[in-house]
Formats: sequence, structure tokens, C-alpha cells
Amino acid sequence: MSSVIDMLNDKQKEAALHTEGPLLILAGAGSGKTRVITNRIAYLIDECGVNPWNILAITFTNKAAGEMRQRVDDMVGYGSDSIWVATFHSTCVRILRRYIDKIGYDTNFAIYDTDDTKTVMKGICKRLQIDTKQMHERAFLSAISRAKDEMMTAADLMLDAMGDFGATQVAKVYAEYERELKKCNALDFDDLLLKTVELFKAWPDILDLYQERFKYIMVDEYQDTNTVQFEFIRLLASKYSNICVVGDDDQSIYKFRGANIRNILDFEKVYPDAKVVKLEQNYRSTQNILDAANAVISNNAGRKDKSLWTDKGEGGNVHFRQCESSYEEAEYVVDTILKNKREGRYDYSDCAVLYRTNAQARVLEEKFILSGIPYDVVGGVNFYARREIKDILAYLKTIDNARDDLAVKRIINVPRRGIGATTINKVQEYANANDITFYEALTKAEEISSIGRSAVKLKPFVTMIQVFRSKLSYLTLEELVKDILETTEYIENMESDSTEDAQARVENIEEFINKVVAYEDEQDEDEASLSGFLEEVALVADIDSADTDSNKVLLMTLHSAKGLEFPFVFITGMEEGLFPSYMNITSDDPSELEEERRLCYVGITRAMNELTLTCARQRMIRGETQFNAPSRFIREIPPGLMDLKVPANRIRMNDGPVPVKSKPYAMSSRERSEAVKPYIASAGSRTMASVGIKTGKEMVSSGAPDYGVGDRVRHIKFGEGVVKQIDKGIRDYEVTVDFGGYGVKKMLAGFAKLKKI
DNA sequence: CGTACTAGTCTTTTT
DNA sequence: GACTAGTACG
Repeated sequence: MSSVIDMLNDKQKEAALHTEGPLLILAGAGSGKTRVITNRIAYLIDECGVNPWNILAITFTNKAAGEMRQRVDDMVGYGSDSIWVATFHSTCVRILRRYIDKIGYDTNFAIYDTDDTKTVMKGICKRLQIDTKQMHERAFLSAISRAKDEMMTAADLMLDAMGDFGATQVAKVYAEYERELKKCNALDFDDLLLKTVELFKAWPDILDLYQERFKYIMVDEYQDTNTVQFEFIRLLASKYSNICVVGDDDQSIYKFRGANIRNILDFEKVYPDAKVVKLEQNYRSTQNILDAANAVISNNAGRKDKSLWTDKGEGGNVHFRQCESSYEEAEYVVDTILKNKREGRYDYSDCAVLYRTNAQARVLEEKFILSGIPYDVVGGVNFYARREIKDILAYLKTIDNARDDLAVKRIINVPRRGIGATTINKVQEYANANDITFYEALTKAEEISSIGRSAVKLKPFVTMIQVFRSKLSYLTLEELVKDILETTEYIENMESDSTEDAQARVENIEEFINKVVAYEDEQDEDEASLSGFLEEVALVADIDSADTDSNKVLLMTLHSAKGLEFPFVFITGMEEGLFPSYMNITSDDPSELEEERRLCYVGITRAMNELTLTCARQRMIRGETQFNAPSRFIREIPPGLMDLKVPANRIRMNDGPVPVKSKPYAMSSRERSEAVKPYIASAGSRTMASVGIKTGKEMVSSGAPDYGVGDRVRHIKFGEGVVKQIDKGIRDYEVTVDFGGYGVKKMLAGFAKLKKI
């Protein structure tokens, strides 16, 4: 019987075969760590007779979890679905949904995202009369988040503050914030981990249950774990000690959000009997690229000693190019890609353009559009954080379970219903006084004497929500969402007050409906519940846009590039003040600069065959033109590895402005959105198809309806009616129908789903 | 209560 | 330069 580990090298084998007891795999960039993990899982099941049910594999992102799940499924035949592959957060949610009542929460708790917590914080600052100009909401939130990462309570912070005014205030706000979330039966992202650890500590029998369940634990990207995540894993593994962590201290780039690099550096101290395996053979890059990466990272102190090698051969030099402006830089990137494409050396999908900040994508995008190169920007604004999507989600949350005050308040006046801040405050006061939720208070509006005439406006809102609820039993989720949009005339209202980006918003809503349909298709007939959908969406940042099969250049930040590889990589904006960022240069903490250097290391090691580093002498940052010297990271690469267009000592440092030869072409925002459209439009559908999800019925059709003026049609809610008028709207046909008893309605053909009779 | 303008703010990012 | 939040006014 041929073994699953035969395809591994010696080191990889050593790691895969060590199944009992703690194991640290130090996996350098491109050393095949995912392969080791999946093979190790297969080995555990096939050769050691481990029940798949007893295996837990934890990742940070949904994307990583999805990829691992895929590869495990491919490798392990029978029983692979019972392997628990999930992110930290979704793992905790699953545990908490079962047992959180043991520590005083309701099991249908809400999960507050970053936006929600900001809203909560704003309210607290107002109530405590904190001057948010002096101390920002964001500062409080990040202080609280950091405290939670370190498992510190508000009381702990208060003790630590030792009377210091600022620190005391943070502690007070923290306590208030906790009270507020508890009142709403809500958890923030940090709480998901924290409360699970709390639960495990308070209820040893529950912990034991999960220890028995997860006898073999694997953690990916271990260098990015924070203290509470470490504790979660430690507790789970403390019975059987079969814990395997994989990571690379040189790729730790999330310190700013609480990652504790000591978790990986001190692993052997916590587990003295741990076996350590270093994977140093790189299967990705040429020797020159690796040498450049090694040279840069060797400037960092306090790392685990290792150095990557490859048998891929020397390869070409690393290219470096200093440009006059960001426009010229973008042109250089575009021209190089076109030239390579023409000469048949690299296709579009072989190339990736990386940068430090998302804002840098704009100029690049403009040039890509002009040149006609197909591209995709990865990341940017979180899909589910967009206003229109959050609005619809708030409706769904309210219908599902009106305990989420934030959701109810979000939509009570969206679209406008003439319910203002004063009324909302009065309802809230009433709710506080009677210890009921905001929504419950709404249902008793007529009892609130202070509201007066406004009570009349609240009634229809409550009725509407109740009507939606009553329809839950027979409408599909898709129908429900469309019903919400129609009943509230959401799109019409949106179009009337913001014509500029209304079109993009409508497209987002359509994409959202696609997502809903995809969810329903995934589930078995009766399984597709509203709560289930909201659960899934709460922990997903973006619609997965990894469409590697389409032939496009990918643009993304260095952070989002982690874990990916490309034959040709551009790293742009290699300038002091931008990369490394100004914040980190001026910081008195030298470890901040080391994190930037690790980021540079991550960037360089994404490249398989060719790497081009570019910088601009002149760049617009935050509406201000800056003149920056080339990044220090450039100078850390031995000149012998680079092909410099000018000798190194002739590279111009920041010696002031030079007249720009040609006026940079800048597109108007309309031109831009027009030009960008075809790519965006194709991105969504392709994503769905590539994941193998049926999008169900055809979305809003741009074709003409199959009925005309005067025809009788049927609508799902209003019944039969007569078509009065059909107008070609911005993106769809607007149909005016007389429904007799229901009156005359104007609706979008795509949403209305009218049937000719 | 809603709108229109002004002032201030900007890292990186996932859940 | 772009976005958002807050404020002044109708």
C-alpha cells in the first residue's frame, strides 16, 4: 500500500510522522506547509487509525479554512467531512451557541462587528461626556480589544491604571462597554474567544468534552495567534498534548492587531518535550529571490535561525526601478506586463502587483483601465460593511430576532419614516426604565406618554416587521429579501437621494441576493434558515474573490498577499515613509520596524521567477505631495542581486521637486467607474461559478420583460394587475402596474418577477 | 425632522 | 483627495 507520505521530502516526512505529543513546524515561505498538514491528517486517519471526528484544524481566515478543507477532502476519502476545519472564531461560535448559557448569556447572542462596536462606543462616549476630540472612540476600542486579546478585564485595567487619568478612563469605558454588550446579549469578535476560554475555565466538564472530541489539534499560521487564542488552544490540548502548530516567525505581520510573536518563539518553553521540525527547502522561488529575502530579513534581531534554500537555480536579477511619480510607476508596471504578455513570457494571471496601502491601488487601477489589461483588486472595503448591505442585514436581524437593538435602530428610519433622534431617545429611555429591549418598547409606543404624535409613525414600522415575520414560514430567503426591498421601496428611495453611486449600490444588493441564493442552494431544502444565514454572514468578511482561473492581474496589499505565490511579482511604493511607513520609522519601538521588514520579506517571497521593486520620487499621499527616498529595504538587498538601471550611488534621494514632464492623466470618477464596470460585472458571476455554486434563477435581467403595456400580470404579493407603463431605467425596466385593491405600484422588472397571464 | 455644508481624519486587516 | 461625522439652518 503506497503511503500518503511518500510524496514528501525528508523534513516534511519527519513532521507528518510525528503524530503524538507537541510539534512545532517552522515552515519557511514556500516550503510546502499546507501539504505537510494535509498529508499529516491523511496519515493520522489512514495509517494510525485515528477517527476523523477527533481531528481539529484551525486557521485564521475563512479563505484559508476553505482551501484546507478542499485539500483535505481531496486527500482523505471516507470521513473527511467529520474533520473539523474552521477558523478560531467560527469554532468558538459553535461551542458558545451550545453552552454560553452556562456563563449567563442567551445562546442566540448577537455578534457585533467593527461598525456595531463603534456605534456602541459612540453612545458610551456621549453618555460619559467624553470629549472624543481628545480621546477617539477608535482609541478606546483598540485599547479594549488589546486588553481582551490579553485576557484582561476592566477591573484589571483599573488596577493597572494606578490612578492615571487616561488609563482610568479607558478602564471605565471598558466596563461600560461590557455592560452595554451584555445588556444587548451581544459579543464582539474578541469576546468569541474570550468567552469560550471563560466557559472552559468555569466548566471543566465542558472543557473535558471538547478535549475528548479534539484529540488531535493543528493550528496554521501560528505566528499570528494572540494570547487568548493561545490559551484556547492550550486548554483544548492540555489533556492529550497532541498539538501541532505550523508557522514562520519571519512572516508574523499582524502584531498591530494583537498577534503575539512570543507564542511561536516560546513554544518550546511551554512544551519542553516539543519536537521541532524546520522546513527550509523552498519550492517556490529562484535562488536570487531567496537571497534577497534572506538578506532583508537578516536585519531583524530575535528570530529563529533558519535560511531558505532552493534547487530551482539562480534565476535572473531582482529588478529595481525608480520613477519620477506614482503615475510613471504605474505606467512602468503596465508596460512591463504588456511587454511580457506580447513576448509570451508571462500571462496576466502570472502577475501580481503589491503595495503597502490600499490607497495606492487607485493610480494603478487607472493605468490598468487605460491599457485594457484585465485586473482584480483584492480586498478594499469589506462587502458586508457596505451601507446598503448592512441595512438589509439589519432588516433580516430584526425579523429574525429583534433583540439586537443596534439593528432595529439602524433601520427604523431607513428609508425615511420621519422618525428622528428625539423619538428614538425617548423610546430608549422607556426601554431602559422598564428593562425591556428597544423593539419591545416600540411595540408599546402608545404607552410612552412623552412621545406624543410620533407614536403614530412607529406603529407601521412594527406592523411591517410583524408581517415579514409571519411570512417567514412560507417565503424563501430570496423572496423575503426581495419582499423587504419592495415593501420599503429601498432601491427607489436610495436612487432618489444619491444618484452618484446608486448604481454600484444596486449591483451590491444584487450580489447580496446572489449570495442568499447560493446559501439556500448549499443547504438542504428545509435547512436554509434565516438564523443560519445570518450566522454565516456574521463571520465572513468578504465574498470570496479568489478566482485564480480567470486571466487577470491581481492587485493587493502586502498583507493580503500572504500565502499566495506568483511567477512575476511587483512591489510598488518602495519608499521611506510609505514602506516602511512613516508611523513605524518615527516610533520609538524598534520592533515596529521589524514588523515592516517581515512584511517586506513576505512580499519578496511571493515571487517565483521574477521580482520587480519600484519606487517614485514624488507621490501624492493624503492629498499632499511628498518626496521620499527609496526604502531602506532596497539598500538591504546586496547590489549584486539587483539589476539597477543606474548605479546604486546615483539613485536620487529626496532632494526636492523636479518638474514633471507630462501632466499626469487623471480620470474623472465617472470615467473611472464606467471603465471599471466590465471587470467588476464579470468578477461576481465567475466567482460563483468557480466555487461550483449554482446561482439559481437568473438575476435581474437587463433584457426587456416578456409583457407589454396593457397585459395582465401576476405578482407574488399583490396578485393580478394591469401593466400601465414600462420605462427603461438606469439598469433595469421600471414597470408601473395597477393592482386594483393594492393600488398602482412602480417596481423594477427584475425584482418584481411579474408573470404574464 | 431633514438637508446641506463644513471640518477633520487619515496604516496595514480578519473575525 | 475622499470619506465621514457633526453642525447649522430651513
